[in-house]
Amino acid sequence: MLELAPSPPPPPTPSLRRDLPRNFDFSLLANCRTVRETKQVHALSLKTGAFDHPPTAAKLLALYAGPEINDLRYARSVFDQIPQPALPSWNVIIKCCVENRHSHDALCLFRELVRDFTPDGFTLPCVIKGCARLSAVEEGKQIHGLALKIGLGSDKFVESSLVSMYSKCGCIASARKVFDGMDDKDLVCWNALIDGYARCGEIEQALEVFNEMPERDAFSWTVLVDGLSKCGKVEAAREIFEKMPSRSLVSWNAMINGYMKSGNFNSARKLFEDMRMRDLITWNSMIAGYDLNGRFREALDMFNCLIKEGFTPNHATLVCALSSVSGLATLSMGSCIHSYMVKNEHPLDGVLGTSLIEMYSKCGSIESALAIFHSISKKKLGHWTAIIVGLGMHGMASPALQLFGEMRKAGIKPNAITFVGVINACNHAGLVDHGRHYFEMMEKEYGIEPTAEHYGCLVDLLCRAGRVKEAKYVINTMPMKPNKVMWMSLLSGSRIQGNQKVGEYAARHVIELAPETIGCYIVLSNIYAAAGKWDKVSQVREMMKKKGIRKEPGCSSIEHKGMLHEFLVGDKSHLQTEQIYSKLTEMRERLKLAGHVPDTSQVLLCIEEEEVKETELENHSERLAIAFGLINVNPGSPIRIMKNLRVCNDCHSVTKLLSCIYDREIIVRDNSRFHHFKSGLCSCNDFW
DNA sequence: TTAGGGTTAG
Repeated sequence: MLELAPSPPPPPTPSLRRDLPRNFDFSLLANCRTVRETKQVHALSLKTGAFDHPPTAAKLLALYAGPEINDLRYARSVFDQIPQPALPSWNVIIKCCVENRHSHDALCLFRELVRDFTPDGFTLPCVIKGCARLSAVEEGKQIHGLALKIGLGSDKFVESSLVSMYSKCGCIASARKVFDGMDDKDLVCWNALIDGYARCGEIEQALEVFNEMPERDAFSWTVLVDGLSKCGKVEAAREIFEKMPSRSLVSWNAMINGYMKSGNFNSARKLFEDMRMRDLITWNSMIAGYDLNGRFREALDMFNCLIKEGFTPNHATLVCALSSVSGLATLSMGSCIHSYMVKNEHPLDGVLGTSLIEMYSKCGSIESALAIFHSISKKKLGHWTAIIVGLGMHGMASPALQLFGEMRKAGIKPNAITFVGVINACNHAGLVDHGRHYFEMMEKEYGIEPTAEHYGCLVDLLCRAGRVKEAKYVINTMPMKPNKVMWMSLLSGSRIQGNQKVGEYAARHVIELAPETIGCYIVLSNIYAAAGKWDKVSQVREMMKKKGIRKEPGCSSIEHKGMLHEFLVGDKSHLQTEQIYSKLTEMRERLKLAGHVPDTSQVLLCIEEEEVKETELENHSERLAIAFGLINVNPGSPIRIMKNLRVCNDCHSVTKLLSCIYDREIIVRDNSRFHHFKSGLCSCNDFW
């Protein structure tokens, strides 16, 4: 008989469970309330070896991830140091990722988790919420399948999160199916369904479900208020808001947000002022709303008030504030926010890094934008795109294209916006063939279908180079209807080439699409004037008069000592007006000595006499801003100006001369790009 | 010894 060999004793499993060291008091953890306290106990746990005791590490993780501290970075670093985390610790870190908008990380963690564990009823709602945040409906469906497989298909927490996930992903029918199959319908799933109907604009259905509910609490009313205002029915939302039996802070916030998004700033402001208590979301809704609607100054005023009232801005606040700074080009305000971010250790490896790069390039400091870009170790697509767009705006095509090459080498796949940046960079430098090359690369190598914006770039690229016939061919053969911008490009291109026929053709289309476009009449009349067709010039003038079209007043601004100074054409409202106008006189004399002859060809046609035209040029808003800068900005510092319109030819040559005469760097942001004037030259090489 | 779903900003 064959004797079986006795099975060898199992190898000793290395025990992870260590006893708590005597010199560490576990109850310390129970008393931690702040990050500071938690960090102290954390340090002690590392020093005494208590961190190796799994309950200690788990508790530390829960503290960092919990609602009071909620610091994903610390939570993640603790989690990563736990050798074999138990399922609850996985659940904690996954939830923390989702709450902090790192749902992609949450899904990656989940994939790791299922290798060793069967997820439980705590895990699934968190990952399903993560899918909802990412609109990852396919992944959501897979997890739905998994839930059914492991017997969690009728867990009411899982079911509610599925209703919510399908609703948020626009699959309202699937949401309804899960809802209808639920045995135990509590308030949460009813609310999720109302939210779902409201989100897809099915207001009637949302109201029907609301009325069918066995009971309603404040939460359900808020869902409805938010849903209605998000569908643009802000007045209906207000009616519900007024009818609510009790209003929570969230309902006030939802109402304010609804008003702000619809541009009803007064009503929002009124509610904001009537509130007894405000939280950071209240402030963020106001700031985001102003920023979104181009009311940058009000957004920044709000931001300053928020700081004054002792609130701590978060990631969302900073993103909006930086965007408004970019809108106004107030560099010193932007630098202040940047310093604040550094001091408070806000990481730049996400959207904030992108916002900062964008802010510095839009405020004219491409050097700072580059410095931020290079300081980010894990560069993501957004960072690359922001710097490429920024360099393009500053006319720095070759570094932009070089970085684009580096980005591709690093294995980062450009998206449609990156290509807009790349082609635009070519536009501003006149690199026609490069631009075409990248336009083709987009579809061939990356399968990105060009949008109207890309075609617009291509048309602009060809037109600026005077290749009007090719541009016209593109317009006539592209798969979408040409828009106003493309026709305007073609019109400008025709002027460069002196092609009256194509010019008239393009102008006709602009007038058809947007008859209020002032630039169209001006360029057209310039084409006629250049050909000496004065009767046509007066016809255009008559047409403008009849349509009551007026020129948008030129406005230039300059920031000095934290204040924004704005100048309109011929403005005399500034406190330093007297000094500014005597500076203008001095500038005129020095320009004359330098041999400057005013180029009056672009002055609006209604002005007849040469002398009046010249005066009009001299009072252009950017000249007033330059005069202000020469008086007030420290010698040696660049003068930074922002203008709402395109810089005119005469101002362009004058600014070049002034940079030489006064030995000053002058940086001008116009409505499409930057000009760096230095030693008599401009970075755009007179190509803009 | 740790933990779950529904509303407000981004």
